[in-house]
This record gives sequence, C-alpha cells and structure tokens, in this order.
Amino acid sequence: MAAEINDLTQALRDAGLRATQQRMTLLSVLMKSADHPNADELFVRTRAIDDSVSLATVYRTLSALEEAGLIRRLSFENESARYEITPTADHDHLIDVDSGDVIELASDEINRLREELVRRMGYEIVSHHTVIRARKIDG
Amino acid sequence: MAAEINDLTQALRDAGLRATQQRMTLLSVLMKSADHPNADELFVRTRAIDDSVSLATVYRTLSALEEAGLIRRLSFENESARYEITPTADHDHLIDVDSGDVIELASDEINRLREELVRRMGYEIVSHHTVIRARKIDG
DNA sequence: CTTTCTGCAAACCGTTTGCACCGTT
DNA sequence: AACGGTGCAAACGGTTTGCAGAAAG
Repeated sequence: MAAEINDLTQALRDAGLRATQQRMTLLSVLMKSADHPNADELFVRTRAIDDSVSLATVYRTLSALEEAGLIRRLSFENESARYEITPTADHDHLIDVDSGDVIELASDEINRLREELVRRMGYEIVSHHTVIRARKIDG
Repeated sequence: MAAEINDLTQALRDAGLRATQQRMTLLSVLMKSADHPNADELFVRTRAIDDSVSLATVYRTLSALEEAGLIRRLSFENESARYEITPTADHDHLIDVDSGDVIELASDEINRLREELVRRMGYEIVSHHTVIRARKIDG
C-alpha cells in the first residue's frame, strides 16, 4: 500500500539523485497528496514528518524531481506553482472558481483533435496544458 | 486606420475610467502590438511615445483595463504576464519552444468538445486557456 | 473643487542562490 | 575521502502599494 523506502530510494537513484532523508520524505508526501499542493504546503506537510527540512530544500528538490520527470509543475494564474506526481495519462485541470478545488480532466478526443490541429500547422507538441476555470451548475 | 483619440477616450470612459494621457498611450501601444508583450515591454514602448509614463502606472493601468474586460492577461510558465487586446473569438496559444514566438490557435471543434465535457461534470466554463509548447517539424 | 490618477521609492512575496557544514556514496 | 545535498540568510525579479502632488471631470 504505502510506498516502500526502497522504492523511493530506487526512484531517486534512477533519476541520478542521492537518496537523502529530505527527498524521500518530500516525495512520499507528494505521493500521498490527493490535491495539487504548492511549495509552501509541501514544506508544512513535510516538516510535520521531518523537521530538518528547509524551504530551500523543498524548492531545490522539486526542481530536481521535475527535471528528472518524476513530478510535474503546474502554473495557474496569479498563484504559486503547484505540483503533482507525473501522471500516466495526459490530463488537464478544472478549477472550481468558488472552492478553489482542482479537478483532473481527461479527454482522449480533445487530445487527438489538438494534436491534429497543431500538426496541420507544421508543429509537433512538446507539452500542453489546459486550465479551465468553471462554476458548479446548481440543481 | 489608427484608432482615433476619441475612440480611446470613449473606451476608457465606458470602462468607468478617466481618459488620461498615460492610459491612452498604453492602450494605443497595445492595440498596435501584434505580439503579446509583457508589462516591461509595454513600459518601454509606451515610454518611447510619452516619457511621463512610469512602470507603476503601466501595471495599474493593465489591471484596470483587464478588470474592465478591455484586455486579457496571459500567464505562461516561468514567464512574466503577457497581455493582448481582448480577442473577439476565443483562441488558445501555441508557443514555439525554439523561437519563443506566440501563435494564436482557434478551434471551434475543440471548444465545443471541451464545453460538453465540462457540462457533463456538472460545471459551466467561466474561462479557459490552453498553452501548447511545440516545435516546428523540419522539412 | 472633488476625485481619481500618477511618479517615486519602498515593500512584497514566491523563488533562487552563496556559503560553510553535513550526509551519502 | 569525495562529492552532492543541506540549512540559513541574503538576494532576486516581477508586481504592488503608501504617499504627496498633479490632472481629469
């Protein structure tokens, strides 16, 4: 159920990084996070487990993990960056403008259309991200 | 061809704002800009016409114009905010990862699919924005 | 004459970095 | 041991803000 320490160690080593206490804690926290926390939230949650973690290390680790492809950095308007474990299936994000909740959205059909559109313009997609701000329909 | 001073004055008044020299200059600069400039670029271009404009005013004016719906603020990853005159037709943006160019992308079909998908989840779209990072296919 | 706007400089806030020490390999 | 990683505090860069004077209505 919970990720083994050895899995975390291996994942970090595979990424060419040393398996330090701080990195393993941060990675495990992010894996347990169902939401899309920002650096400060990760700092608080990580610190609750291991109080030797500094904010600087959170940022440095997040950069390293992103570069290694283990996590994804998400940028929303007027907000600090949020992070998620790299998703297996491509998905976009819907933000509930009232609650602030972030919901994951997948649509193969949209992805296919988008790729076609871009290719027709002579480009190939490197990455893409859609942010939809929406409000619950009452009733 | 060029927007009349009276048009600018009227647009600002309609937005409930005073038609100051600085705002009219900034607005006309943005209207003439085919690219999607950020605050600093707008500051430089505006200052070339009217050297009484300060960076603070550029930011304050951009916020006011955005709130009034006259312009749109665009957020790309790891970049300062860029601005465009509010587009009549909904469009997304493709960034050429090599040149940094921003290209406007429209697709009614994608928009329709997206709206359907969101509605099926019990939401209505407030706004949406897609950023595609892509590379030119050589050939 | 009132109210809004402006320039200036200082404050802000998320993020990055230099440094000297510490832990992993 | 060697090297990468860490905490701390200071720096950074885009953006915002308090203030006193200037301009629009």
